[in-house]
Parts: sequence; C-alpha cells; structure tokens
Amino acid sequence: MTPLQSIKGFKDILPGESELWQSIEQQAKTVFDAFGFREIRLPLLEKTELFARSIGESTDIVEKEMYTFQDRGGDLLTMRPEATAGIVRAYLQHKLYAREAVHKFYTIGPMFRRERPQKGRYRQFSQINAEIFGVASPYADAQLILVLVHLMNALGVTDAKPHINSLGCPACRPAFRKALQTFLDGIGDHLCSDCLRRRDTNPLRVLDCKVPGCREATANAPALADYLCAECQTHFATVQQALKDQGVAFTIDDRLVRGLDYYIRTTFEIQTSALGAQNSIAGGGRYDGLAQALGGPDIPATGFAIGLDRLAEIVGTIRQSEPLQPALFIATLGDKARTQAFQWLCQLNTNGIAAEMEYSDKSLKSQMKRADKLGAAHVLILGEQEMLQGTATLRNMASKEQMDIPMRDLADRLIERFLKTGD
RNA sequence: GUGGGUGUAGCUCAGUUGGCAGAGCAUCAGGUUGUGGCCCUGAGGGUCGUGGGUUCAAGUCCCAUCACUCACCCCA
Repeated sequence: MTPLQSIKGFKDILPGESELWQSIEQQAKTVFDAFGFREIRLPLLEKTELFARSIGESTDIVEKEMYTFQDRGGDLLTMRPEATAGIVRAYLQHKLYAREAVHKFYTIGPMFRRERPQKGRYRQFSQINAEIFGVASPYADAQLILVLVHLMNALGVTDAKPHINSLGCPACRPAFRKALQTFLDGIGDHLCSDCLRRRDTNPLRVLDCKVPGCREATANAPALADYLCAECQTHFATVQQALKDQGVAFTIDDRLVRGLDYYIRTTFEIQTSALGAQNSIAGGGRYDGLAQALGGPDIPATGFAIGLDRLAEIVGTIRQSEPLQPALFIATLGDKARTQAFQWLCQLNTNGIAAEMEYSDKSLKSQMKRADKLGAAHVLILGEQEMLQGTATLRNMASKEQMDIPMRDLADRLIERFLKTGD
C-alpha cells in the first residue's frame, strides 16, 4: 500500500526551510514595528458572501477558485482566498474606526485558491498583508511602497522593482472604460480568444495580456493617464514625487491592471525575474470604496500583499540555513550510565542549553560519529570506568582535549560553563 | 479548465537493437572488544508510479490511468 500523500498544491515546509520562513517573518515584523503597523490575526474561514461582495462576483477567484462548502448549520463558508476582505470585515465589525481615525495593520498567514499549481503558485500559499485605514492621502500609498522596498533591501532581494500605475476613480474610470471598449470593438479580429471574452467582462485586463498579437493590436489603445480626473492626477503625481524624494527607483506601467474589482487610483507591484512566469512577488493598491461596499462608513484604505512562498524561494537562493548545533553530546556505555545521562540531559535542556544524547545501545565509535555529524562542540563520555571513578570525561571536539569532571553536581557545572563561555 | 515534460534505492541519476536491477552520495556495521572528521572493507535498502496489452522474454514497445513538474489562464 502506498503511503498517503499531501493534497495537490499543498506543501510541507520541513526543518531546514522553516528557519528561512521564520527569519523572513521576523524581519517583516521588525520593519512593520518601525513603520507603526500592528498585527491583526484573523479566521481562515469566512462567510462566502464576504469574498463575493469584496473581490467581485465575476473575478476568476470567486467564480472558480474558492474552496467553498456548506457547514452543518447551512451557512456557505469559504477558506479565505486573500486577506484584505477579512481585515476590512474585522475593522468594521469591531467599529475600530470609532476609536481612532487611522489604523495600520499587518497579518501573516495562509490563503487558499484552487488553481493549477506551478512554480511559485500553490493552492495553499502564505501572504504578508499590510493595510492602512483612514488615510486618503497619497502618502499612505507611498509609505506602503516604501515599506516593501525597505523589506526587500533588508532581505537582500536586489532583483525586485516597484511598478506603479493609477486606475482612476469612479469619477473618471467609466469614461476611459467606454473609450477603451470602443477601441477594442474596432480591432476585434486581432485579439486572442481570452481577450475577446475580456472585452465584455473586464476590458481593462486586455491591456495586461501577454500575447504579442494583443500587445501589438492595443499599442495605440487609449491611455488611462489621459483620462484621469484632476484629483487622480494630483494623487498619482504626489505618490511619484514622494518616492523620488526617498530615492526609490520605480517604473510607471500604464498597463498594470490588477485583478480584484475593488482597486482604485494607485496600484503597484513588486516584480522580479527570478520565478519563471510568476513575476510578481507583491502587489497592492488603494481601495477606498470597499469599507462602504461592505456596509460600513466611507473610509479610505490602501494596502498590499506579499507572496511569502515566492519571497522565501528567492531569499532561499541567497541564504542557506543550518541546523542549530548542540553545545554538548552525551555518549554513554551501559544502562546505568544512560539513566544518569538522561537526568543530566533534561537538566541542561530545561536550562536552555542545546544538548543531545544517544538513546540506544551503540558503540562509542558510532556515538562519536553521530556527535560529529550533529556538530556538537563537546562530547561528555560516561562509561563503566567513569562510573567507577565517579567522574565523566568531557572532550572538546575541536581541540581533542579531554578532562575528567566529578559526577557530583555535574549538570550544574556544565550549565555554568556553557552559559558563561557560550560555546 | 487547456497544453508540454518527467516518473528506476532515502537523494541525484545511468540503464545500449527488448535478454539476470546499476552507480555516486546518504544510512548501518566492521577495520580500533572505549573515542569523531580522512581512508579501506562489507551490508541493508527496489511492487522500475499504477493497471492492462504485445512478446519465449518488457525498466525498455503499445494503450489507459495516477502523481509530480513547467507553461497558458489567473494571480501573491
């Protein structure tokens, strides 16, 4: 019988890789602390309606990628495919806007989408999210981009550059959408089949198509920038100026159209070439209308999500994580010695000293081999001779020096020794 | 949902016109009846992804199926 396997698109993070994730998460927390973001932890499960109303009924995510099921009470529930909707829900539910005008959150955790897996894309994937509520100013957008750039630098990710765009607002986007649709109607046969479908459902996405034929056909398409209202223009210009003032290099990409319905004005992505077809490791934008659409007050908001799996893959090629090396390995010969050794081991471990021992009956040679493989700095040998003498032998693995230590209060002596010298 | 590639030891992979299932690394043991790294010797470990077909004979050829993977779509 073949052993059970994990579900397609769900992966294990084994020791060796988990250290990498821990260090990225730690680094992110450090950056968030400095920029004034506080952690919010949320359920993985929400009512389906929340995502349908926030992400957009006609998006692929809602139409065919969500893990949705009915619970025993009859409610339709969904494993969250993204975090923003849940954050907004919690923000509204607890009326946090009534306590303070401005809130800055971050959260780290898994999301679920039933897509076909490939490099850098899994059915369970983790994101680091950051959101700012209550700030309409473009400086909030600029700050988020700066947080991303700062974090990438701190992690040593050099092949990563912000791409930014403005999608306009409810005042100016409809006019552009109409102009674009008219243009697309005129070039019908030159578009790929996907784009023909998009022309009706979501014309802006045609601009984002990678098919060369579509790129050519839309080369002279109306540009969103020409349709932005005065307020949107000022907003976008301020974002750019703020980034320049901070010395952040960025690319204006007027075809950067994001998939979720709720984005307006500023959108941005951090792109890299290190992940095959998946060139985006983080993305976000402004979503001022969402709080109101979900039944709350009209509160401006902006945020981003980092693909943690993708980030870990990139950072992992830069760094290698080594297992923690024990300060001491205890080798024993005989049952009595082993019993004594386990007492000492427990004492050492509970006092914060990384120590290991051999539990089964093995030759001293093979125990030394294992100690060496684990990278133990010292080996404590307790055999029959030592038991008779009332001492144990402490061997320094690097210098090969050995010394006898009385068994009485031995653990205390070692704890003192290792805590003091640190080796 | 669509298309391509790959499935042989724990890992990385050889396997010729169809003819006894292989290597390196790793593991374990011995060389030293109580001392690691290097070296030497040996051992264990395989439903060749799974099921069917062709054949005297299939890891190899044919069909189906599953898994993994890359890409499209979409997105982080």
